[in-house]
Amino acid sequence: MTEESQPTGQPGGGTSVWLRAETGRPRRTPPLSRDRIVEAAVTLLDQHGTDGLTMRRLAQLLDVTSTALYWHVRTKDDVLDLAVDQIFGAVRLPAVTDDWRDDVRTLIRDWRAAMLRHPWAPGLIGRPMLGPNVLARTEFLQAALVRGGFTALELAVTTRLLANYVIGAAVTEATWHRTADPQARAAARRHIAADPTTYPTLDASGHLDDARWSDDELFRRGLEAILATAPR
Amino acid sequence: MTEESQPTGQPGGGTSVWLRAETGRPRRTPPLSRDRIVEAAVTLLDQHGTDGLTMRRLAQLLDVTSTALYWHVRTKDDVLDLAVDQIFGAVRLPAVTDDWRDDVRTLIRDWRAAMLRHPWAPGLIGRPMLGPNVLARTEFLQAALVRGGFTALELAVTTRLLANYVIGAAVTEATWHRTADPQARAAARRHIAADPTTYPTLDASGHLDDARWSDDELFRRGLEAILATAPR
DNA sequence: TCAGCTAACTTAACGCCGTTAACCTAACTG
DNA sequence: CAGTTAGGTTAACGGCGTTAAGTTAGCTGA
Repeated sequence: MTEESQPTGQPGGGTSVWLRAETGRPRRTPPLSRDRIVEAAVTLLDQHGTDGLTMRRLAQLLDVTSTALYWHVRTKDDVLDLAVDQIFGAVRLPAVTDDWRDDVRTLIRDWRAAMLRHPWAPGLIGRPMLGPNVLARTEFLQAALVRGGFTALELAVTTRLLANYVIGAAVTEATWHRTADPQARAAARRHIAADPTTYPTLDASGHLDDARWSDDELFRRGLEAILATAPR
Repeated sequence: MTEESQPTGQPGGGTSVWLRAETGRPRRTPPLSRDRIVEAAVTLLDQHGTDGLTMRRLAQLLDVTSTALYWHVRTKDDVLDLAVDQIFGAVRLPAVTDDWRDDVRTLIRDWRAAMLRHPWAPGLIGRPMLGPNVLARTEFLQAALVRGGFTALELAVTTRLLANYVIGAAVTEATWHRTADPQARAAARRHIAADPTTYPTLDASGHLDDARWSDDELFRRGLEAILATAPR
């Protein structure tokens, strides 16, 4: 009941802090909220990957029992859905320029970057992806394409083409990077090199050599190829 | 001993089947093997999805205790890796024609079809993808592109472009179909329609309308757009 | 001022999970 | 026919997501 009675938080109040002392247990850190849960979940996912996120660990990080989380969130899947949408919300939409292609480039580049910054995210895209932040990005993308003069059908095709490309890239690249295990990589390389009869092209093209071209470079060029198919 | 004393084949071979009768407990169904485990795993995954596959359920389906599985397989992740590679092995590589574009079309179309036939598969592509069956498909793809006259860099770019496109498409389409919950879809549609200020283009383009164009049609046209970027 | 209400937690418990360790036994081997 | 071992079994551990019931802090209205 000394002056530092409330360690981190500040309960509201009419009376002076010094007088209120401690009634019951001190008002904990900022009270639990959906946002704080999601924030902590992202932290945990960044640090320990998908398997590292459990309701108990999440609760522990928030200094709360695991069951308390269920007041703010219905299931663990909710937490995952919110976490995925969150990382898209963290990246601001680019400004609209007078070059629709540049707008698309920026959006797609940032989109990929956001997923690679949180390598657990691509693996979770097996979920609805209907959060407001994801929808906002799709709106931006389609608006840019409309400015580019796409017809309705071209619009639908290209939206999917771009979205699927960036999602696929994020999935495969994140997977590859997360496979820290160099043994598995080396084994696959050896598997190819040891059998040049069944894998002649892979062997010759150095398909699994990381060093030849960077992921960034390859992705960028693929994106340019898609943009080059535009109407005119 | 006798000619059928294979390692993985059926048990003992010296005496005639009819004479061996049943010593001890009856020789159960074909003895457990890695292949039978993978086969059962795919069955379970097809029926109940990713969450429906547990080591205990898998064992039960094979009429065995769950711990017996660990004799043939190191972890559950092994089972998942094998299951993913399996569904690619189940689809035969197309024959090589004299039109490399047709070869690519067939391969990519079958690839996508295989994943959509097993909607749990796209969500598991967050794993190495270095199995022999997957590698064989990549070999086929690159060989076709080489026949198309791609340079080394173009080869690398286009391989990734195609692979990422088909993976992304499978992920998003499988997700969408698995989201049987029409409430979530309707909610998203309403979310868009209710706020035409923030989603003007999505609203106008009917982005979430299933009925406008089929997934098959949109995918096919996207693939053609990619193929149209080929060297000459 | 204080009874009562309710939002926001805690404690306790359930059933299922992946995995390890120890044991058993049928079938093959020398 | 004794010994070895491949291919299982039984038992158990700790951790998981989730539910149900109990508790308390702080507000509301008389």
